[in-house]
Amino acid sequence: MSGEARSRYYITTSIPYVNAPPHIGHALEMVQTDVFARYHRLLDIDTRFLTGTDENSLKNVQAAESEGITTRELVDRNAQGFFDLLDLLHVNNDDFIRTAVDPRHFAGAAHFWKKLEEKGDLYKKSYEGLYCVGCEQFYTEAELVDGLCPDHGVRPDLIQEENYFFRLSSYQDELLEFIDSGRMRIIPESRRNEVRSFVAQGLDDLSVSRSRERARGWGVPVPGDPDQVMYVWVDALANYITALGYGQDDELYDKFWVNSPDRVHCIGKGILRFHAVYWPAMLLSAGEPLPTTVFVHGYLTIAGGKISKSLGNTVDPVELCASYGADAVRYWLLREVPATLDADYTNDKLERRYNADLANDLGNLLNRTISMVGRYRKGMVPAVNTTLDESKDLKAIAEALPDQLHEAMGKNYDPQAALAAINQLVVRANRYVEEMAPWAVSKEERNGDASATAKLDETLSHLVESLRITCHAIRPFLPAASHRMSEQLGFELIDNGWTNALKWGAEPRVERVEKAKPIFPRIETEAAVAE
RNA sequence: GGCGGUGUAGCUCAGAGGCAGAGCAGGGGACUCAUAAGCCCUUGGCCGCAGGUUCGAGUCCUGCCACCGCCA
Repeated sequence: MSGEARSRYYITTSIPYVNAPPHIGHALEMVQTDVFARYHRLLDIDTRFLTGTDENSLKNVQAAESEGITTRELVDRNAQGFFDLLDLLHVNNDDFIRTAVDPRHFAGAAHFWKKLEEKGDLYKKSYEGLYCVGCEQFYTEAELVDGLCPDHGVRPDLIQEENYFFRLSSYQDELLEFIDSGRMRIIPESRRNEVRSFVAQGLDDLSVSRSRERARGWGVPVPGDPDQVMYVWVDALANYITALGYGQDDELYDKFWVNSPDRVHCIGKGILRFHAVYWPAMLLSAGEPLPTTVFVHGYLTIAGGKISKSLGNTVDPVELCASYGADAVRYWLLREVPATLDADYTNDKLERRYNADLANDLGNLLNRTISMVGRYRKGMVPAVNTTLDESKDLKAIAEALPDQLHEAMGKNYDPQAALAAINQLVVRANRYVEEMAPWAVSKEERNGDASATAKLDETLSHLVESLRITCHAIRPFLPAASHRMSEQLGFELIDNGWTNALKWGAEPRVERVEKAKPIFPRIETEAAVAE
């Protein structure tokens, strides 16, 4: 370890409402964030990955009432579902915050509020508006469809009460500067443009509290005003810093927020404005640094339809993991879903993608290679140079991979491109097997052809080396499969030196392989989960 | 209503003045190391519609249609 401080990387998921169990869209965000976090950890960057649950919503109060249980009971039960899903998906988060339960969150949110107040950005005003509890936001008449909430199709409540307002309107110019300069990067560009035009046409002040009465006492109390609780979005957004001990533990907060070169929020397109306008404006008011990157993913549909509990077409990610395993689910989410666009899920698509890329291409390549090394060389992997044209071609593809990986992941936040690049190497290696036809060369060798020995050695060593690199390359995406691969290739994955391990010929080389056993068994039957 | 995006093979998409492409799915073949996988060959096209510019238009221009996003 060098004496110099390692670079840092802080990434968060959005924190979902817990009024219902998690669906596959939550799984997408968890897995995407996990992959970015794992990638940066493997680069030896000091990484912190936060996720959690948003529990202070009025929705939860209402859901609990309709179930006849306390709000606390409801959020406890449902938060557990999100917590458990992380493990099932092999998501390696460092922290999990619950906004209705964690004392650090209440303390931090109160501190944040006081900062806005000290800045003079909060004022009280009587307000009347149409409020959709499902959305937790006010609508104007014009925004409604036939008088109903466009998202939920329910009639919004007419609310009149005194609320605190935040002077969002003061921050238009500063926000534009952050967006235009790229100091706050919004991915993809189309979302950045949306935010920009929204900010550019002028901002209204924002209602940031609710009457305690209407909130049934649920939520984070407004400091110094027992009749009001914070608007759920204010405390929810603050989770990204309260989890770091904002206002209480300066060391962690300074390390991963103030002094981290990357502060990344991974969110869905529906909550872009909260993350790229309201949250940064409040941070400006509080005098704290803004996120450096807001990564916006799309939505998943199920068999062509919107995910909807009432339609009964939710795909339970817990069931998916049980049916297919975390690797298959992760692979589909990362390889087939364009990171920032919508995509449609069906079991058939997952099965096809899994069979084609993982079982047939990668799994079979590993299996046939290890089998041949066992059969022709008793498991010992020869160490030889690259002399044949086919080998040179294979090696060139493998040597191009690290740059493609870094371009896709570090720069473009594009796991799909990264996995496509890895698959290119696998496909080339399978073709290499056919070109070299080791079974035929082995026959020549047995017939006493001396040149055949060198050719077979080179073939097997180049296949194993390609697989060793592939094994490392898939680590952020498919950690469990990477581990299984490394076992069969006879080496141990370690936490450091990943960048070097991706290079052709990196030490330690694979000297002896273990027994071949399929790491991605083909899916032969269609599990009827989404049909 | 305003701004923006998309429309190309059954499916997912690339191509942005010069012979219409890739992957998957479908069909055929040779092979045997392998998970009946892999490899090779191959069927499949009103490039949304109509007009225009050009020697030449998925590509540029105009209009229209459809879908999507953001805003009102």
